[in-house]
Amino acid sequence: MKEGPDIAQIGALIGDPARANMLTALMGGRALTATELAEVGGITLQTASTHLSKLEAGGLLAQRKQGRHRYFALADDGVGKLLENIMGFAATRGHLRHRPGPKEPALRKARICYDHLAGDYGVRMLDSLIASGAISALDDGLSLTERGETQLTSIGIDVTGLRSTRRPLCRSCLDWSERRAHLAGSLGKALLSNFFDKGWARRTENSRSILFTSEGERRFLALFPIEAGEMDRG
Amino acid sequence: MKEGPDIAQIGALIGDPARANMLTALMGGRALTATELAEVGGITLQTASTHLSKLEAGGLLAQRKQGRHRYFALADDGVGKLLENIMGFAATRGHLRHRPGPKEPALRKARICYDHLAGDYGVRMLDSLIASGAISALDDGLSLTERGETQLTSIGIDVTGLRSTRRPLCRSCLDWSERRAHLAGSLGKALLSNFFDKGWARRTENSRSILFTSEGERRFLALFPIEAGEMDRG
DNA sequence: TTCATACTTCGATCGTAACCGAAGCATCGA
DNA sequence: TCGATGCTTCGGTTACGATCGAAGTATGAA
Repeated sequence: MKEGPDIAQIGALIGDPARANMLTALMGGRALTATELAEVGGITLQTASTHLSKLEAGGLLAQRKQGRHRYFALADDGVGKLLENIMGFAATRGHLRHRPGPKEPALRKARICYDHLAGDYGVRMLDSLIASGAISALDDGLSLTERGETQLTSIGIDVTGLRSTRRPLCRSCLDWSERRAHLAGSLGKALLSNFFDKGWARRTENSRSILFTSEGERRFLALFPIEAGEMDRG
Repeated sequence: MKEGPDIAQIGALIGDPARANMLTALMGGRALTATELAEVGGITLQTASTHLSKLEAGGLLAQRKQGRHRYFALADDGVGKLLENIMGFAATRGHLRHRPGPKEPALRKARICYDHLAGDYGVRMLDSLIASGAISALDDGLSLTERGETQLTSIGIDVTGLRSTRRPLCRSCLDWSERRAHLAGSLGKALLSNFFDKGWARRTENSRSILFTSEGERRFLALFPIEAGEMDRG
């Protein structure tokens, strides 16, 4: 009976609403202090502290002391990947947190998914990259083509540099709002950074949603066009 | 704050030890009755019944009435995939259920992972298929080559039939014991069925481990050889 | 030093959910 | 029709863990 890894432990860690809120907030990619996390969890600092030590002991979080602050972040992108996975699953089963506030549409349009672009725009970007032959989609997984390498290098992505890292270049990640894949992996991360660097978009303070400038949006849509007849997919 | 899918709900569902045990048992792929699941969960039938309704309401399980029995199974292979994912993660964080009984080595050697082969043998099989050029591994994902299609058809796999199903042919799945990928997807399932059909191996009653006959083991190892110098990977 | 801020630890309370005994319902075989 | 089996529902108990107030520790600023 007692076989294999214990899924109950991490299930329980993620299963508490306060902890889940904190983890979701940390999916934004930046490190947050205990006080900030207490806020997003809707609990006092003491309680948050207890939760955070549990999450750290469980290997989900890593902390970094900086002066009298303690910054918490997801332990590594394995954790991000896991949470994305669960989110994707939760979305397919209709487990939505029922407070669809005004930010919900913005979140569906474009948001950060740990370190890459997700939402309508994320899905569109991947679709377009596949349609243009920059990325080829196989049974399960994505691969950058030579043509794609040329194209992305021309817009300022250091593809050869990315290739030298351990992290996979292309990964697909199921988008919970669109229920279709968007691009993750080091390439996904680099593309989003590229948009930030160019001033096309910026993060929001208290949300995972990404705001495009009107100019940035125009350029983004021009760079990743959707072919006619492709609108009805999915 | 209240953004996106609720990971807490499924976290909580998986987070209870009794439920986690039942789900793990169902990873074996076959449907089990409420009574059997109560047994593996180490709880009474009443309690199990409550748990099972929660899991069903949460979309993790599906039940099928058959006479006065009620068979429970994972709702679909999305659930299996999710659980595998969490197991893989749990294994990397050292969350092992500490009762490494006598079955543990058998489990590491060969076990069923929802519907396909996992463990040392599962990893070996994929390695061998990649080495022989039957499957090509890309940044993230696997793809069956023409050569592979020929090879697998010759041992009795209906590849064209599998292609017609909705389910992806090749998927990689992180093996928690080996910490490397093995083959999932409809092809992974078909291969394991093939071994069963040929009498090379069989399932065990109360465990996810797979027992090879000595003849079956010999043939399996011959069919999926490991090239010299490849032993030290991983 | 002294005070303020950021956080942790302690101790106690409280709510929820896991749990089981008992009773109820459904299906099957005789 | 009757009893046996498989499972669910009900009711009450219990235990665990989330929660917070209060006190304690660490860092920085004055």
